[in-house]
Amino acid sequence: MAAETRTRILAASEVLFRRQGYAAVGMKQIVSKANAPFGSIYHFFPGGKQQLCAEVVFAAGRVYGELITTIFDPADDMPTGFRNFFSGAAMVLEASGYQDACPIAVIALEAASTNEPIRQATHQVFNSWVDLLSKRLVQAGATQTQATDFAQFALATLEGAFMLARAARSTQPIRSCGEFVADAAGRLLSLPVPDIVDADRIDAAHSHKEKSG
Amino acid sequence: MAAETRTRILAASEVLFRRQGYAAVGMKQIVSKANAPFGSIYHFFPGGKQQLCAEVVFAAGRVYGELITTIFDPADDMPTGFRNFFSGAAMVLEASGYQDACPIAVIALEAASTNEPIRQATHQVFNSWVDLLSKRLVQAGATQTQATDFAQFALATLEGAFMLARAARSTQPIRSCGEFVADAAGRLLSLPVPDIVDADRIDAAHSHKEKSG
DNA sequence: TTCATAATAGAGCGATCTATCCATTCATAG
DNA sequence: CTATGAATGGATAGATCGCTCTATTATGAA
Repeated sequence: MAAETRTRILAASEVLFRRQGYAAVGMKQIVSKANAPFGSIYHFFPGGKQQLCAEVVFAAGRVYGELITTIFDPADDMPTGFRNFFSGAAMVLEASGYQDACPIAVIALEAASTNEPIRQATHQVFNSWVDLLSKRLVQAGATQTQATDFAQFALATLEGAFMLARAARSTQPIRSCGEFVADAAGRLLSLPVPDIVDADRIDAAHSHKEKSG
Repeated sequence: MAAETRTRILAASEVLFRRQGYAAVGMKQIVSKANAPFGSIYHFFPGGKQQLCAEVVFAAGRVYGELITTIFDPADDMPTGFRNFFSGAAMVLEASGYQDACPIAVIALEAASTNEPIRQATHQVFNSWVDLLSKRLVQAGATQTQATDFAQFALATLEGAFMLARAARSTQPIRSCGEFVADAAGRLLSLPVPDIVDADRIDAAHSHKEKSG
């Protein structure tokens, strides 16, 4: 009966933070949803709301990291993996009444400028997801740089699609964006970019830096 | 001295909601930042915090709609416009200490499941931005469907890039994602997709609907 | 059994929240 | 000038916030 309470508190917090964000969730609301005594929340999380939120972020990071494996492992290729990931996310979102999208997105935006420890936690989790995806892209033939950039792009597009989908109460943005990402993945992996284009990119980046610095 | 107070309250709210979200901002904090008397906030916004936030959302929608015009009008082509939009956003974000990204993103995520009027407001504003972009894409040669889908994809990627950039305190995700969007825009507009590929897409979409419906 | 510790249960603190209310001041129209 | 309504300046209500504190109960080792 002991550690289960801690788990219930964590699970309830995960749901509430995901749906409402950080500031809008109260400690009493958490213990109420968790069917836990109020005293237990500070017994198990002496760091208070901030510690609780940080643990939720890291836990969600692990769970969704495993989800990447679950979805991409059986996929025939990376584009199919991306397509399935986006359409799976769309199904979950719709089934939850447009509540359950990314578990840390609201937290990340809220905390970015106001809560440094939580900002760092979300940053670490985003990075871990990018790493997991980019390893698979490297295995599928991309260079390390290509893979990291593309994984980040795919994650960003998914997060933005979640935002538009929840605002619209429609899964259409997620499915549509999934197509764009899947197509781009197909091009990245099947058509290595000619050297001349890469050189142009590098020149452009350099001239940017010369201007700003 | 009259209507200026209302404007100051609106401007201060815009900054605070953008950086901290909805729930974390207090009415006292707003009047303090606006150098306005507390009584005035309910005089000008009898609907309270919710009305204030909704007006902020719509006002930001107009301002950023004009920004789209400002950035894309002088650009030689749509890919350049997207590139400039993303890199301009990166500069603003960095200059503000990674505080000022999308003015309604945090609000949209927070309100999506808890505040229906504000959810609808963010939905309308997102749609208005997609419309503005898609009109330009149609003018550049895309079909209406292509244009709407691509504009939505570009906006989603920007919003997600903002999220990753604020969490990382780096503009790299925005610049990198801007390249992906610009490249995709170039492909959309310069290489009309062969009919056979379009047919494949339509078939795939139909089979999707047959499965889910 | 005995004893220490883990966990539960909740009262209550000071602060803050949104919002209401009212007295006062100001600008302006007649 | 007076009269009127807009705007200001705050006190305050009533609820809730995160969190602390103490008391009690359950658990497991010696």
